Amino acid sequence: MSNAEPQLTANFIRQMVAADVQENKHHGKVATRFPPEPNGYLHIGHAKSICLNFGIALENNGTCNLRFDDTNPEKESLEFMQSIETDVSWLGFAWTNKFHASDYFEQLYQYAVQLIEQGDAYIDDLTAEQMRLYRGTLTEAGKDSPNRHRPVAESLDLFARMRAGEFTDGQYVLRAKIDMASPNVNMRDPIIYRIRHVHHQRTGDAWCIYPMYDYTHCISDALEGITHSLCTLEFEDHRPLYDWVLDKLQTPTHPQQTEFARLQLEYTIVSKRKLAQLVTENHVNGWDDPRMPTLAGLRRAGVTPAAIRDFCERIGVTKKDAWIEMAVLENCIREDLNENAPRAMAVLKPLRVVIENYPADLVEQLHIPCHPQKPELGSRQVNFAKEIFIEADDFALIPPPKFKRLIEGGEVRLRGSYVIKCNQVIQDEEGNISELRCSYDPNTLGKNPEGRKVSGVIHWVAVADSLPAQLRLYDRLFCLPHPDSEENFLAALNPDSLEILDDCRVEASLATAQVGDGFQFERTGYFCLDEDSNCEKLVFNRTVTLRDTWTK
RNA sequence: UGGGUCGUCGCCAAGCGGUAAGGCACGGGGUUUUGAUCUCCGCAUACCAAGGUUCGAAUCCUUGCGACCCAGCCA
Repeated sequence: MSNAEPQLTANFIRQMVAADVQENKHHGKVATRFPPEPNGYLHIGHAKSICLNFGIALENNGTCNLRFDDTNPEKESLEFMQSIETDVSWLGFAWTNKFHASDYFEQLYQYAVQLIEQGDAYIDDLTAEQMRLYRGTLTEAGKDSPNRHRPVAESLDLFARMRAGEFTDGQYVLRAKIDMASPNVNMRDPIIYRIRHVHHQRTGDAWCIYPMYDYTHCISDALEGITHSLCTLEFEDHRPLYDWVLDKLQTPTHPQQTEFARLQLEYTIVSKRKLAQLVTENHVNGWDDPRMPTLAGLRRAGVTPAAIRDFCERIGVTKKDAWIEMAVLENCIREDLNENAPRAMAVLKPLRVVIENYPADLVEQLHIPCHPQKPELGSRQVNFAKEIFIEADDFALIPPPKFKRLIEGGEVRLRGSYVIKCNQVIQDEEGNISELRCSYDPNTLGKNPEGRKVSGVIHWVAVADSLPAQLRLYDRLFCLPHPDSEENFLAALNPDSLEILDDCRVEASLATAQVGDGFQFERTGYFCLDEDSNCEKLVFNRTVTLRDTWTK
């Protein structure tokens, strides 16, 4: 890829890290981590976090671990873990170490024992419902559980028996003993362990008690020597708990948690639960449907890792709730593809053109540059013959104002080829245009015609050697900018998010395209060869349209 | 009514007491065998509001207003 990585602009996290390095905090080391829960596919929102965490590490010669936050086996799976590794790698990042929160289950358990011994945690047997009542509300303090002062020895015994599997799910929990009157509800004796007789994707049946996120995350960070623990805004209220646990445990290191705003992209959603719903209810064709904001979906659509990285840099990192317009992402995609995608011609809705003054037995081998601004990319062979297809939309019987394509009696340039003139329009009984009879000017190959100006240029393919193809025209998945705030986000689904064109014709040079290869089909958009292609038919997904200032 | 945050151009975003970067979008001109690209020009006397401090405030203080998050044995 020839494009340089984006210009880095200042953001508060970069500045904080730079200041820490300057002050030799953590001995000048920078260690971050990307900690996804393997309960779904990664999406564009994760890309922001990935670019931030790996980026900060890279910029400071630091390290960045991939850590699966796998403390809730009921929702997690190996399939998701695999997809996450694939996607992070595809985005262009290499983790220093790969860890799992489950790697720390034994240490987490021992730390919990320590907490109990210190009198900082206790076993409670309140039901979930009772617990909720005791917790109070946002404006009223909670009240102490009757078990809050259970003797240490008793809690220790109960905790060991929880681990041993003596109890049923929900029968007991381990709670941190903090402050039931805290204005921060997260500090009202939060649960740190619960009983779940569930098979874990990695630890199997070794455990029937699983640690909660708040308790696990900070210790995992500390054990890995993370210096900067970056997470999203909704965890701001959890930071006091993060710090409380590490302070009580006197861990060797105490990472600094810093929160930033999660990505909100217009006309899409980044809620894993809702993305999963789109998949399971078949509103899309899987997690990698090109309309999905998942990395797998973007990849299949033909979006490049560089475009996503550029996007993540451009949107910035702040603590402000911000909505990013889809145009920003599209611009990043176009900018990268314009620079790097070879050009080709594809006719979406073919209209047969017979060039009457062109010899029937002649086939000219034209060579058209793969990129108009980059001759070094070479050229491809495109054959010209008596019968060609042009885009039905490029001809108009009754042209709209300023139409500069083909009209009856008018002239137009065939891209990379000759200027043709339309002499006759053949229509069927119903008035449909079935064919155009044209003539070409032999003196216009590679040069302008004499004595007149032809401003229109249209794409074409030869009938004989063009290839049949299916083009999938994707559009935004939702027709409302903030589908997530709708009472029913499914109602905001765009009914026209996919248009399948089955009778397209593409130039012969595309026969050797590989799955995933991206092209600019001149004048129609950027496309990517899909894995559904077979020897009978090529399948291309539209990544994004070309900018269009005419139809506006 | 508790706690935690945030408010700079239509959308992002720099700015960190010395007189409003940049990107996207938008409008206009030029080049062009893609109505693409490229290129040139325009686009906040103004920083949520009102007071105050200061020679000087988007930056400091005060008071309002608005928005977002938190009461899972989810993360």
